[in-house]
Amino acid sequence: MVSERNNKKNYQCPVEATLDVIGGKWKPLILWQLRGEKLRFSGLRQNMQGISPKMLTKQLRELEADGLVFREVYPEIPPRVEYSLTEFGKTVIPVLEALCEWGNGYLGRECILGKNEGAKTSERLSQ
Amino acid sequence: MVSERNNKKNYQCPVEATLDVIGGKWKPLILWQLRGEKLRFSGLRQNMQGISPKMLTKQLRELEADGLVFREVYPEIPPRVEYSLTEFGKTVIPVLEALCEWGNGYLGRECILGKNEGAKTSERLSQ
DNA sequence: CGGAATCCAACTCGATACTG
DNA sequence: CAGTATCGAGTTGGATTCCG
Repeated sequence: MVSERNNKKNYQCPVEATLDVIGGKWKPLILWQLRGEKLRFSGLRQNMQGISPKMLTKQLRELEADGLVFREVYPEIPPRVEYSLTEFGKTVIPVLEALCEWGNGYLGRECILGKNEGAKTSERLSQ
Repeated sequence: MVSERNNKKNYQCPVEATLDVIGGKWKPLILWQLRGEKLRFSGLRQNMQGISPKMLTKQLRELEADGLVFREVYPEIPPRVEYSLTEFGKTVIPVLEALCEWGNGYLGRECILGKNEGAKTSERLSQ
């Protein structure tokens, strides 16, 4: 029932669907990391301090089921699995950038977290 | 502790912050409804079938604490409260539109939900 | 009318240990 | 290496009832 995802439930609006697909705590990070390069399971994990293998697996499976991420298994010993964005998956990047940009504006309103002079776009996400 | 929101936690990236502010099951709907007009509590509720007053209150309070929504109380009998977007709140509209548009693309990939010929932008949300 | 209070079910998320 | 299995704490969301 993971591979079927939620059968694209009856969303009240498309925004809900989008948030269901790319939202949550980890998916934006995953998608962002895969933006420019294939990554292996452990490679993804390194840049997401605190995620358990179980969670990472779950998120990746969902992204795969939703057609955003391609999972390629190399039948070797030791096993190797590479994750990359599908063509469709790449279409979310601009959306993520929009979210990132607005988030920077929101955070900059009175909070800090390290000021981002110069980096007025989406540099923050890549850290 | 609701009025303080989460003190802008340590987000791993601005996208997380954005999703925390405008994400979830109800907030997009609320923001979208307030896009063009002030609305009262009951007015908002009518267009969100299934939401409990508790939830609507909670969401509105959070949006207010985050500076997106303005809450104006008219000291009358019976009481009247009007909700509207702040200037800052209006800046999320383009973001919502981006999310909406991508969501339509996602939903249209193989799912139905009523085809939206002609309405290739964000008409869906307004229903 | 516009909520607040209470209780509870469901789902999310994480820690830990183990495996082909 | 790339996961799976199990357990459980925490958060979210909903139903219901009551109040100024």
